[in-house]
Amino acid sequence: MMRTHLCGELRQLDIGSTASVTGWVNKRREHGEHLAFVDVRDYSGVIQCVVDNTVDVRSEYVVKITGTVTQRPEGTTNDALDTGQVEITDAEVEILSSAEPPPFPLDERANDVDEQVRLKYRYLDLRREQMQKNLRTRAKVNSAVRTSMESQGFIEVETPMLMPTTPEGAREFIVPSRRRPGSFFALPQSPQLFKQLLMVGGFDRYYQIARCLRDEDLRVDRQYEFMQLDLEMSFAEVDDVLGAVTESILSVTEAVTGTRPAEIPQITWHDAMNRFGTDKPDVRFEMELVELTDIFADTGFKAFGAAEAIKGLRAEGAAGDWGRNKLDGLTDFAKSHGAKGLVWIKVSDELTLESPVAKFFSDDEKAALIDRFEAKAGDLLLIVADDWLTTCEVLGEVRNKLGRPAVSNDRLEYLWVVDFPLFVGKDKSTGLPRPGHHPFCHPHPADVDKLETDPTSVRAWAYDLVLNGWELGSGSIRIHDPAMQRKVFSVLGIDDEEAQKRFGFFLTPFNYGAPPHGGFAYGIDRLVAILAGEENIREVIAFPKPQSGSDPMTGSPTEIDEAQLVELGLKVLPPLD
RNA sequence: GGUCCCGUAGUGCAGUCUGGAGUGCACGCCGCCCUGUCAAGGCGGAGGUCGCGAGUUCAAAUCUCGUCGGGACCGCCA
Repeated sequence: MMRTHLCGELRQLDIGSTASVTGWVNKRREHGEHLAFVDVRDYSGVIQCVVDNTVDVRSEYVVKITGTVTQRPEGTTNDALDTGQVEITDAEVEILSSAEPPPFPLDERANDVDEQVRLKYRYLDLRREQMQKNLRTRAKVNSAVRTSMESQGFIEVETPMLMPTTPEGAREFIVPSRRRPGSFFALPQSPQLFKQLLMVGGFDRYYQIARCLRDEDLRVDRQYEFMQLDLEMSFAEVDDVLGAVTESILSVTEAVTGTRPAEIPQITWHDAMNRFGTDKPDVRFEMELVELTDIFADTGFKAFGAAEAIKGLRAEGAAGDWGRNKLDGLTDFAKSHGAKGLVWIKVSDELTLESPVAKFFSDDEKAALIDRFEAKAGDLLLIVADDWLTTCEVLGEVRNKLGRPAVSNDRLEYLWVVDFPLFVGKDKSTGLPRPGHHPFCHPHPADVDKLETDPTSVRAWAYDLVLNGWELGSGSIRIHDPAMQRKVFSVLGIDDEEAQKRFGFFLTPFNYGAPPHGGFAYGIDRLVAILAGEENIREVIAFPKPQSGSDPMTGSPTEIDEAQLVELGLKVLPPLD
């Protein structure tokens, strides 16, 4: 037997017993010819061992230490350690592996180390308490997801990683076929198509903790490959899906935090945009957009006169923090997000409005502004005038910039955003509407008659789950009726022939009796990151890739042998300029 | 494809604006001392392609240009 105890579990109850522990040397403290303290660490914690100083063990040596669990002498206990009341004495040390000094400190200070270095030696980084904690939180989430889904009658089904390319949506990773040179598989952006076919196949309720791959640029919250809880259910309406996902996410949260959050509130997409300027509102702080359009209905101020929508934000007491330079910067920020400009107003002690454009406002308009904003002395007011969507979106960005709290697990504010529009914007080249979610998303039945006449006003049976301003996931009720699918395709400018060519394998099954169904998927990495209080999903992934997409530990992606290329029928072209 | 920021010892940094010998600091590492420490302490030591390449200059970590690597964001992510 290698060990009798884990390092972190020894307590006063164990005093007197002989214990063997194994692990890494966390720290050695020398005190003379025949006394040294060696802290041994495993995943459970640290235990102090008293050894003869002639024993040559150094940081990160792997050791087995056998000795007597002993009460520490009075005055030498350590409350910072769970095991701080005891120590292992009369210790016999067996070196299982020696070790070179680690290239960076394996304690909290590693948080300041260049991430490239941490990733190059990820196997050392993973020894750190924080990474151990994060990945164990992740395991807990995965386990709780399975428990919750199983208890709700969902069954786990794996879907292929090798599938045909589907040109819609995210750029795909492509895998060459050896047996058919010149032909390629694609790795799934999501199991979307397969899970719907499982519904046609009669499985009723499916789930999978699925790996998804997208060849798009990486971000703090985006990796090439990421994990989703993917689910789909037959004979389900919007509320059924929301209910199942809510049950899942709340019980997962409870499993990690010990507390079950309150039921998740819902907001419509339109209200979310109108009040928070984004489809993923962070409702941990207020600062809602204020409607001003009516105030300036007959204004003489040209910049406002022609605008479809005028809205503002009140930054309470912020006037003093914003000098001219910072306000210019904020204006540039607003412009970079599509605004034509940003009007700022400081509210003075006498409730007069100080602003470069104040002279263009009538007294009535000024009074109405103060009234509408409920403005107080020292407030900073920010106003954008543009088309409705731009106005909302710009102020949404400004709102986040001004008030959004840091990533934190102190407060978890889940939010359902429902009634997304079926189409968002227009394709630049064709002028046709573009699907907001995906082209298999069911239109809201009340709006179906507007599909051809006013497509952009059609709502979808589509919904997002938001946590603290992060989009955790999205889903929809799908189209199960081929006639409805044709109708939506036709709005998108896809005729039968084109549809057959692009989605044939997926559409044919719907001619054989498809149940009404809908589903959802939420990102495990993002959920774990927030629950762990990390603002970067790389901190909750064992072996992530940096933003460059190249792995400093393995060196991937790598070139391949000429022979491999030949076998696959591939030829590498020089890079494009 | 674009914008901004970073690159000096194993790690984290100062030095760069205003050019003058790698003068450095902390941790780590190596050696010695040390019997109750726990970020132990004391003494000593080793450790540098200042990312790389050009240019300007009597002289470049420092200024200029280019390039590589990394990060945050925009585009992109149905």
